[in-house]
Amino acid sequence: MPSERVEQRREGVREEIKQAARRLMAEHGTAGLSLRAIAREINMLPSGLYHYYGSLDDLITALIVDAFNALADALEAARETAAGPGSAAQLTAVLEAYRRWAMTHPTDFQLIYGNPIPGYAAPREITVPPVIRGFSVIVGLIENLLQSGVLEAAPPYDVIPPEVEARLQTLIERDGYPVSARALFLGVVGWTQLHGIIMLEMFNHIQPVIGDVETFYRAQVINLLKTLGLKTAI
Amino acid sequence: MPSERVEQRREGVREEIKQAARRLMAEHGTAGLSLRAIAREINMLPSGLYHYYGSLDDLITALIVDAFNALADALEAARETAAGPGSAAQLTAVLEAYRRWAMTHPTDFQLIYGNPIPGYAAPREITVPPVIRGFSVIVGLIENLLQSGVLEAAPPYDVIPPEVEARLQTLIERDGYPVSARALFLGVVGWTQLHGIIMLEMFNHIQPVIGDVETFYRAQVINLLKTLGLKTAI
DNA sequence: TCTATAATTTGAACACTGTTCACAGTATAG
DNA sequence: CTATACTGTGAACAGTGTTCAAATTATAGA
Repeated sequence: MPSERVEQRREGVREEIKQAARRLMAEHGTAGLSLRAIAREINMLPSGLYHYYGSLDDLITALIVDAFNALADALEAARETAAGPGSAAQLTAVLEAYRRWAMTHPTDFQLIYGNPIPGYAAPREITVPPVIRGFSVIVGLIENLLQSGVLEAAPPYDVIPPEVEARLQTLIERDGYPVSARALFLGVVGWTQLHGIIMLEMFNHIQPVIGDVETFYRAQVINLLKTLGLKTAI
Repeated sequence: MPSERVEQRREGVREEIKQAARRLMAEHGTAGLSLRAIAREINMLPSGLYHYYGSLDDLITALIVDAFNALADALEAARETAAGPGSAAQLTAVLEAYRRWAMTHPTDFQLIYGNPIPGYAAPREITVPPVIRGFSVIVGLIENLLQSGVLEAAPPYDVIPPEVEARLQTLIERDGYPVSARALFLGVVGWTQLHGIIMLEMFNHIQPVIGDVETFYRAQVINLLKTLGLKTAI
């Protein structure tokens, strides 16, 4: 029977552990994520950490959940500060925030969208919800644009492969998402396209070819919205 | 002064080491890449391996170069076996081979396009050439389609950001690539778009949403070529 | 306030990891 | 046949995640 007070302190130490972990990751990359190094950082013995996290994997999972939520926060913030609610500018702001967050938090991004720790596989039932949170920001804006008519799915993105549409429909009904299959589809299309650029930039595969990745990315965001069927200019 | 005969045997052992490494990776993921495990596998002491590879990183680099070349082989093979040289079907075949190779060689793919080993960073001067080899297959086909008029860059992909075009032009001249900046640009656009899908599929981020990733990917390949400005139907 | 109980920290141990180095054995070349 | 270069050995070092009993500390109830 853990009392209120005890539980609060436990949570405090857990936070301290995570902060030390993030500090080490920022310095030495995802390679710096060592249980013993964390213990050293906060003046504890390695074994002591096991009272707060069952294993290093559990700690990583906690960091991943935090990272997904931080990304979602960044996307939501971009949506709020962007000019004109319901405008396409809001969507471009969010899509650009996606890359900006990735580039300013490379280790966190690798943690969630790469496979940075050998032997570790994230438990989906824990990590999926915060993923949805971030993705919902994009899909929500697309849904708005579709409903206001600013966006009208244009060929070839106006047709959804039947197998895919069925799955999306199931997902929407099962989890009660307030969006259309169309918005979800366009969201996935956009997400995958831009994610590829970020992933290649992150590991330095595209910069040597394209040079200025930022301009390329911005251009691709606009090209994406145009091909998806945006009616207004950006 | 290493003689012919000696060098040949060295190369044989090096191959044996790499094969053991690939076997372990296939079984235990990139996590299985342990110098000591490899040594065990081929009945050697860990220290013995240092006569063939200066360090684990050197071995990883060798595996990466092999993987990039294997990927390039797969793309070239897809190009050769596809019906109708110079046709768009050839390009779709190659683009689909890209994903197929990734999915049938997940550890190799993670090795080259992720950052699977903590603390390891690939030396670009060694890894870039085989990257170019694979990429050239795609860009070469695009160049063909552009010249034969089957592909005519359509809005919005008919304009190249000036900063990007300048860089591409420099690259073409410096390395003597027999392609246009336009082909290179469209190649990068397509590459990044599809790479995003593969990357998200690899780490199981997209399958839960979209269900049948294969159909989604095939649809996106076709959508890509259409938006890039393909004149003929697929 | 004192005590019984729960929470926390300790320290040692185990089985791993990559890497270095002097040494012994083996094959090669002159 | 011998001197030399090559190859593998074995021990050691510093690091890793993890487990467990013991010791310490803090909490809660009387």
